Amino acid sequence: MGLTGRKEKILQAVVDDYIENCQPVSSAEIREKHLPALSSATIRNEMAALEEMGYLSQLHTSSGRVPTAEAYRLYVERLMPRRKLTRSELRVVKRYFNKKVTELDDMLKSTAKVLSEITNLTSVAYVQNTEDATVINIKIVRITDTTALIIVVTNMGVLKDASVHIGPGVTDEYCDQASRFVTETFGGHKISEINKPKKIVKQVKKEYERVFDTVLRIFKSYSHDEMFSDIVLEGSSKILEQPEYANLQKAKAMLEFLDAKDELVPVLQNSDDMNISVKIGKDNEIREGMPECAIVTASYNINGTAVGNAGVIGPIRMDYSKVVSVLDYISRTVQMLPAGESDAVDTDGAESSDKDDRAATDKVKTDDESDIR
Amino acid sequence: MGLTGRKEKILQAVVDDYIENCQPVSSAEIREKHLPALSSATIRNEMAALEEMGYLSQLHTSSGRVPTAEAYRLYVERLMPRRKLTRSELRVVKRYFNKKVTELDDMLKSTAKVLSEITNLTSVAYVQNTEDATVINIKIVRITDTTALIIVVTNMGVLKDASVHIGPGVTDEYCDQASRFVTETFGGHKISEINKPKKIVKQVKKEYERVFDTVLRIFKSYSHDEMFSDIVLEGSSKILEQPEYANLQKAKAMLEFLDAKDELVPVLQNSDDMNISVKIGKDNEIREGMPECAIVTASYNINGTAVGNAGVIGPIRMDYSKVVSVLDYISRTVQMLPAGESDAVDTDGAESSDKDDRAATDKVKTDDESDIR
DNA sequence: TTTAGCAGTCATAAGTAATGATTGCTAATT
DNA sequence: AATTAGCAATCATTACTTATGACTGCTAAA
Repeated sequence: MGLTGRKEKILQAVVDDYIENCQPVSSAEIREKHLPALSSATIRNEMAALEEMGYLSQLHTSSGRVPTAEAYRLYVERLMPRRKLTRSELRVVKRYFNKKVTELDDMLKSTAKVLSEITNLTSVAYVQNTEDATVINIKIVRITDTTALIIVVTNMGVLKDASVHIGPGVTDEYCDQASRFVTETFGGHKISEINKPKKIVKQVKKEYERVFDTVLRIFKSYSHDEMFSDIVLEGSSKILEQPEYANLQKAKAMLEFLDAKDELVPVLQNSDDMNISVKIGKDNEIREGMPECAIVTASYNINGTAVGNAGVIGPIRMDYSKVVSVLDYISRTVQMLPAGESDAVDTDGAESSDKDDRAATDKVKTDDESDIR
Repeated sequence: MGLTGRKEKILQAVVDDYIENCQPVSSAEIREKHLPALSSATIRNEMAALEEMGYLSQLHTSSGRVPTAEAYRLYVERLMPRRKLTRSELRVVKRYFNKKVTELDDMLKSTAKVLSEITNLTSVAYVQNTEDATVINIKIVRITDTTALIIVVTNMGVLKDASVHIGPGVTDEYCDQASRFVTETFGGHKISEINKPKKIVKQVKKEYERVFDTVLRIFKSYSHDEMFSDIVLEGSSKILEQPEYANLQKAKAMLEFLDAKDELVPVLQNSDDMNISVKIGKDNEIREGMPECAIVTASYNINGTAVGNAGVIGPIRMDYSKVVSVLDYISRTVQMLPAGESDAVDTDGAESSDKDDRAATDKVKTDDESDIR
């Protein structure tokens, strides 16, 4: 005995309304705004049934009803309207992706900023495990008389570089030789492999020792535990705009959670190859003390390989419809940017439209396991 | 008729007490905890005088008294105890500065983290206006068949690098030539100079156009307005631990202020060459909507040149004694780190000691203009 | 000068009552 | 059999009132 069409309509109305107003919604309200054909009593009965089924709940006997996490999952999966971006939203996206030099780093920042600005939620963007990258080449460039810069080139692009102090008399020749030496040693290997303690043959010629150590240290800095990750957070203050965090306790919990950037990564991880993932509920995934919230993330690719994730974090009651649309659009935009360059963005495929063209979405997948207690 | 010794003692007691408890302090309390020799009535009289002089204020007739911003300034300047770091604090500092690759970037992060962890306040660290840097050399390194990396070397170190997509068939020779060309064009000039619109001779050979544009874009990204600055914030959630921001309104104002990282920079700017600066009050410096707070910053140098600032932001009632000590110690520690390297930290000159050895401080300077209005 | 003592002030907490939104249930209606 | 009107019951929220108690300022004595 699943959801009849009418129950579905009512549930959808409740969720829509609650997302908008963050107020328990009453039968009368539904009738007025969404289903004037029915009487409030009928709606009341249906709502009681929906409550029985676990989709709605009420705080006390005489309050309106509020959607449960389960209801939101259903909503995201089947009920929510699929929107296209409005003209002004598109404008914001263009503004951000047009002007900056699109180094990976800046792209992260831009992505996070746009997301936060448009959705009015806290957003995150980060580059995912670079430990899987394979070393192609290591360049060493003389900078001053005593220092050189080390550049690690991998199949995933240029990783962070670091400068070494080598001592007086650094010549271009020395750099070239050192370069060749370390490239020979590490070239073709995955970073994770190199980081395995016993792997490396410690037959280093004395004169390259310094360089060698630094290179190792660079690799180390990409290992999981060290992951002082390149994670960008934007709009953490936005969290306080959400009524569900009006309570100082909750606000604090949430902000602390966001502050611990490193520990945030696993939660954002976009489990499978789904483009967009929606996680709803308390104790999302692994994290223990995680405050009740919802996390919507999109993984994005550059040149075919998955490089990172971006997403938003907010209360369970968030405008999924908008968030998913924006995330989807931005992830497509980013993928179209030629790597390491900054030409104008010309993606389209979205036009001003506030119509509700509801449709079953096939792209979005909800995490069903995520709500277990 | 300045402050008599006794008035000073009482004021100091009030500030100390208020910093600790964040409760209006009463005459009786002062008597019990700090000056048992006097009666509460005497203290009451003195406090009335201090109020008259503008150092104390009370919320209503029958409440205890609270220090004014003026009192804090005096406190920082003359009254506060000069502490040394405790052993556990030293341990935290060492932990952070020992292990990381000390690229400027990581150093910023470490500094901010330590500061926040020890002081339990929100901390900030950033690299200051690189626009003043003079270009020494521009290196272009071939990365793949189609892209190259551009490295700008200045007297302040290596600035951000960016990759250019040049097109198929990038050779080392081409890079060398391009390198020489752009170095010739920009070498010896300040970045701010280069950024002046009309300055550049637009006689660029066709084949270097791409490189040339990218280099210009790099410089642009260091200009004041573009300043997507490399500013690191840590522990923004700490702000909510402070009772003065228990009010959601204020908390939000503060967090928004912190969120707008770019606009934060001018406020943090350490006006003159003072090592440590303390700014207290509302409408600190330029910023308009700035919430009431105090900002303590230290500028730090590497190889003799000022490279950045680090500091903490918190309520006016903060533990200045601790903050100043920590900031001073860390700034000294950082300066001892060889630039671009990561050897063990061995700074000392601080030992466990919780004694109050008060002394007039000569290093600290307060900003007297900051409280106008 | 210092101090004891007391009246006056005012924020905070606690307790009480009124309000009103909304439901569940029952009985009438379609 | 499904829908609806009507009404009593529930309970958060708000406003109002009163009590409590922490301080101070002031006066007069030490």
